[in-house]
Amino acid sequence: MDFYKRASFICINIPYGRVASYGQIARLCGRPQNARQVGYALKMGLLGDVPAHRIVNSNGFLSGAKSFENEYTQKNMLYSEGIDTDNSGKVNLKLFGWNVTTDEKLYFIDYFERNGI
DNA sequence: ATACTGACTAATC
DNA sequence: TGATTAGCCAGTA
Repeated sequence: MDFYKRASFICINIPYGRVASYGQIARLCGRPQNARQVGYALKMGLLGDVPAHRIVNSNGFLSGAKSFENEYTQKNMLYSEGIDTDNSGKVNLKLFGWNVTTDEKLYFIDYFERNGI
């Protein structure tokens, strides 16, 4: 399986106004242990053109790494699509977390199978 | 081959 | 609750 191609496809499908966690993406790729690799791939730009600002950690905290222009870039991008962050710079996952339906999961798996990735 | 490193996480205290 | 910790694994040197 090509983990990064899978991750890329998942990221592209994160809906506008929603956030996903690294672990969540790894799980959807069929590799629940690879959360760190999702972060690595984003940092290195291995996923191509994906909405990286919609990816946060399992607590809802934004990336602390300086892959964005400045420390407010990601926060501003999220705010511009209606995603608020609290005073500690954390996203409320209950409100803005991406809730993936069973059908979507099946669709992703099928997509991977059909495209051999 | 060995030893870190890190956009991580779940468990534990 | 919040903080620490052990486990994780592809990359890199």
